[in-house]
Amino acid sequence: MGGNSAGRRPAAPAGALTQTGAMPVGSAGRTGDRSGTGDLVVRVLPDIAAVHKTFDYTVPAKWADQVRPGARVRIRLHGRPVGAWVTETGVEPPDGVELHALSGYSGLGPPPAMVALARWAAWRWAGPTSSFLGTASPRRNVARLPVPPMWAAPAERARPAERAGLLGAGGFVDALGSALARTEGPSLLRVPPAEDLLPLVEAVINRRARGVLVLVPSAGWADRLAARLRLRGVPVAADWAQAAAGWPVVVGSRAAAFSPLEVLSAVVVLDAHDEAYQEQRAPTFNAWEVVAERAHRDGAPCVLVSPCPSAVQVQRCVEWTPERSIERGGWPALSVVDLRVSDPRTGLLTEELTRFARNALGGDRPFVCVLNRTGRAKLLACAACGELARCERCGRPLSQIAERLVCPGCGEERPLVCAACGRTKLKVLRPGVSRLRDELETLLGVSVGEVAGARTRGTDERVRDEPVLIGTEAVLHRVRAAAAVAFLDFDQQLLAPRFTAGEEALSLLARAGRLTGRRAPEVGARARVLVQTRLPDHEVLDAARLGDPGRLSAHELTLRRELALPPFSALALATGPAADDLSAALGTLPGITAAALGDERWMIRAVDHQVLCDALAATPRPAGRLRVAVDPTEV
DNA sequence: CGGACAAGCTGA
DNA sequence: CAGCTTGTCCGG
Repeated sequence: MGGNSAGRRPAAPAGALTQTGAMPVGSAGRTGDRSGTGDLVVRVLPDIAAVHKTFDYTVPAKWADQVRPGARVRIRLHGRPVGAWVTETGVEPPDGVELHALSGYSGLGPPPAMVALARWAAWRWAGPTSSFLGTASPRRNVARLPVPPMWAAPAERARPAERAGLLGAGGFVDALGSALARTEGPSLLRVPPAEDLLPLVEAVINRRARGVLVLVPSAGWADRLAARLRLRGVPVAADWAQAAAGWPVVVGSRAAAFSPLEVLSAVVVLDAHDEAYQEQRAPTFNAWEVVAERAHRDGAPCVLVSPCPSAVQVQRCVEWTPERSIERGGWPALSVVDLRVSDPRTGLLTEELTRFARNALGGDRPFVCVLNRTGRAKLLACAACGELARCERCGRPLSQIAERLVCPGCGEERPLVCAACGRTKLKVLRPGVSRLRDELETLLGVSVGEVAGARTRGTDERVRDEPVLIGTEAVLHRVRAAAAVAFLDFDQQLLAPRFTAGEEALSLLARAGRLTGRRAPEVGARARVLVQTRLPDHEVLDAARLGDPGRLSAHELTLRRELALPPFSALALATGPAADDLSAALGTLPGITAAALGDERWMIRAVDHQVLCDALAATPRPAGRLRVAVDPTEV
């Protein structure tokens, strides 16, 4: 084998570093007639997605000081000029290979430890190492680093603010102290949605002084948080070069998980449950999982902060929860409208909604209506009593096939009968979406703005000043504050065809709570969040009503254990023409099962990521188009 | 990825 | 059998 590592990693334990022996260069017995035997030889990975192999090159003396692992270089490969990263130095090349010299030095790249982290991520998400090194690299070449500013964190005595507000209440200072003392794995602080998280971030920075990485879900949030910290005198890196140079604090979104800090002293992930941490394109890495691994490698604490952590996070972390009354007070008061018993002629514009909206109008904050129109899954409800047809085993909406009700998730079947009243006439619910804006305008007598647009792109773009806004859940990302928020048809969220539908639904309610602010302390104060549903007793609504997300986590974990879903298994979704071949090869391996979901769609399941990712790494990719998404949430 | 080369198909 | 397409291999 020599040291000639192939791009596809052999089965290796998670977190393993590459262990190619760095033997002394210049040992005797090698063929090839390079001038002298003391030449520096480096191994490089080309910046070409489809090339997974590494290659060895000699280093011209003028670049000898620059080429450390991570450095960006130019090579000629097959006669073509391409970019590449140095992955190892002091390499003993295999016999009989004529080495070429590097053709250029482009500039600084990710620190050496990031090369190992990129290899780990490539294993964990079954993607090319080069794509992670790309994420970890500067957009434009960086020749030299700036000199970081002198900065000392304020001494303990000079932090009176920490004893007030969030940190002063509910034992957060102690919980934070404990979380920062843990380096064995990620910790989780459950902080209700209405809390301002700046004091918490500042407290971490004050205790660590440097090497602090803060992740937030969106670029806009990152900009605002960085600006607030700078106003308070904290030097926050403004670009890749400053992060690499050792600025004390780096704030960023998903991609910042690969920010070039040499060594971490602490990581904080705000709103750690947010789906934005998950990259949608393959390799589908998740930023909080990347920084948890990274912190572990650096012996640093990793603190996830969330009002409604995911079941996977609850299972993975040591969790600190605030006192019940504190947490409950940080969730919005919730009003639930049971659509099964509301007047069918009013549709989604119920009397309760109208009253709720009128109460919210007149202030300087908008009234926000959320309607998930993307829900293509049609729902069946009893024509007589309005009960939704749901699977008794896994809770998902049933579809009608011939004269049977069938669960598309788990395959459970039952006759075409309402589970509540026993009648056999079911109707298809199809929310009338197009006219809703106009109807709302007529009903309320004020102008209603419609917010369209993808949820992921331009999420922080501001919207026009309208007293009422209506849109998909994207509307919750477009406003900074709201007088009240109404979810017109929450069943679309609760029953979305994803096993994470419940926790995502709760995260929407948390987001609404952040926009409207905390529950008013007076008894009988008006609700600020309204939910219309045919499932008023759903565990998501229970959790939100009580301001106790732990109830949902417990429920989710029980259900997922029964159904062998994450965190009690590891999944990968293979799609494309070559998916059949891949799943056929994987299905024969011990501990792996492959289930067909439809044409060219396969769900690969294993007991854990070690088994799943080892199998994916050990199985050669079949020819043809293929997408592998590790940790899919659909199905 | 993109070039090199080999094996397969077509036409007269 | 030239002339072309399609597939597989490989790069230091």
